[in-house]
Amino acid sequence: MLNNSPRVAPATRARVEKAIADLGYTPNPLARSLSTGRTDSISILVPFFTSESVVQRLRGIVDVLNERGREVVLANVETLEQRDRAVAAVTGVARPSGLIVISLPLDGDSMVSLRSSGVPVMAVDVELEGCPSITVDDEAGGMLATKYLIDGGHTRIAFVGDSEDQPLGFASSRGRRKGYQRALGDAGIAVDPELVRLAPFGRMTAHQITAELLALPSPPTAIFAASDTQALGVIEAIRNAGLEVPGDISVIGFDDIEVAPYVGLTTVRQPLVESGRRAATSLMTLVEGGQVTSTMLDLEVVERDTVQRIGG
Amino acid sequence: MLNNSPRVAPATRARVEKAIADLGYTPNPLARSLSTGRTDSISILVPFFTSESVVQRLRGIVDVLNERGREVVLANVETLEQRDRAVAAVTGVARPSGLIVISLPLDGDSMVSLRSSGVPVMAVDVELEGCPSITVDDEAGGMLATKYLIDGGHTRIAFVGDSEDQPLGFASSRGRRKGYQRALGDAGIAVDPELVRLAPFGRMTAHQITAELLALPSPPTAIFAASDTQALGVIEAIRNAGLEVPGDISVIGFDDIEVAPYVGLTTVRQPLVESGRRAATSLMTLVEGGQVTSTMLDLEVVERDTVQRIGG
DNA sequence: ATGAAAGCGCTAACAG
DNA sequence: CTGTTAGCGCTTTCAT
Repeated sequence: MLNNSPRVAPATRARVEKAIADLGYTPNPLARSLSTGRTDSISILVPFFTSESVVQRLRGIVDVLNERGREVVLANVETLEQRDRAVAAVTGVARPSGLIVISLPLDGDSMVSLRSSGVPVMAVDVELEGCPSITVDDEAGGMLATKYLIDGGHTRIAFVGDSEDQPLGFASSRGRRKGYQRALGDAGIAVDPELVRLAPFGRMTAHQITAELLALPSPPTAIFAASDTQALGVIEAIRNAGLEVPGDISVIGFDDIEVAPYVGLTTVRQPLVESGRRAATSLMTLVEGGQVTSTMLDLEVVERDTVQRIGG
Repeated sequence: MLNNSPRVAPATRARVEKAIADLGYTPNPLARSLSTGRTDSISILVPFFTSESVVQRLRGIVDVLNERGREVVLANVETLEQRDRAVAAVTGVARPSGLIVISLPLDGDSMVSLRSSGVPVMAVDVELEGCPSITVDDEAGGMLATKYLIDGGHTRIAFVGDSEDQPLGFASSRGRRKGYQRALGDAGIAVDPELVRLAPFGRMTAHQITAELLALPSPPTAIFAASDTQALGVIEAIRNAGLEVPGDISVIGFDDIEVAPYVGLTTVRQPLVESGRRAATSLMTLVEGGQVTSTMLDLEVVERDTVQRIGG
């Protein structure tokens, strides 16, 4: 009756509400939860330490969830074990009202658990079977970046991205690589497998594989990094080798994280904070029983100082 | 009895534990919480969007808390209302096992509520009456930075920091300003009040007050910013005015956030992630009934490219 | 349309 | 030292 049941006389409702106000009554969420098996909070699954972009998305999410008075439970997922524990927590006896998954591919078992738990799920920067998501078109983004390089007169273009076999890796790198290859193909440039280098996400790892690229008999004149964080590592490696950016080698990143302007990094911008805001907003309509569709956010190249146009 | 009461015969314990294992029994945290009025989770109060440094500390905290299997509830506090709601949530019927407050000064009322709730509290980057804290010596840090500038031959040194009258502002700026003034005094340099500029935390605001500084009849030759984020704004403003860093004006920051190396920012480094790790670890011993004392982390100047030594 | 009562699964107080 | 029982405060089902 306290829960807005429609089958209650207005008079009674008024009487009760007066009493509520008079007594300063506040419902006990714990008791409700014990009874219903569900919490008022929203859980977020994050591959937290991996990326600045994740933090930005998180900002957007926490922003709107706090606005709506929702408790935010943060679960950091860096290992398979952590993932399973997080999923167990979400599907267990203290289910949250909803779940947001950031940049984290989930396995079939996890998805089955989630689905049968009935907890509404929103995915951000990742596609989850049967869940609405907020993403960007990574392949289109990869093409955008690569074309930008090609238009600049580059033909020997390398790709530095994430390993594609890691269960917890960023899935977006794969799409960007595809876009890279497609743009190359469209331009009639042969894809040299030697120029595609993959490593677990991180600045350091990107640094390392870039060094390999530079040691090639015929090194690239431009590098497309699957993320700005990786682009940072790429630039370090180039400078470490005594080469200049963009004088000797051009670099384009992806994301447009906060540091990008300071480094003068040319990159493909995606609305990071906005993706979080959208995801949170959509999740709330899901929680309230509404319908939500997946949406793709826009991408654009931000021209700065790490790409040089060379004589075509 | 299921809670490790010491008053139980080993035989019985073994029997019960076998049953537990056999039945795949898992305790229901919700029921426990309803009964005890306390949750297993740890709450974190963050002035979230204000600063990169806060995110770093958060990384450290989430890292150890997840390791220990603790649920982390994140509360963003940007307004007085949010602060009060957050405190109410923590002291209310669903009390967490512990609370960590990052960089957020709390008023007397909040502290009284917290104390009477009995929830253990750890403070990070802020002093909270009666709570152990992980901090740095801001005044010493301010002296360190200012002395570094003085040693470089500067005498006309400005300070760009946070407004000190804002209830939710960063408290650390005040200490750093004091250190700045003390170092100046120690060096026999008169403190020119015109050179001390305060504004609400942020890059933009720092940018603005720096512009004022530059418009002075006799502008400073060096600026000490209370944080790296602000230092970034300071540098922007200087370059915007057609001046060079450090050619025309030197800049030193505070924190050593991730972007600092990319910008070549000379700064006073404090161990951000470590502060979070320590706070979380200490909180856990507090939660387990242990004793904890406040600790101060070390500070050091990281020399990079934004400070120029001038002819003394 | 409204009220009464039976859990939800645990803790804590109390009897044995 | 162990077994029993009465709540915790809500939701939900079943009478009225």
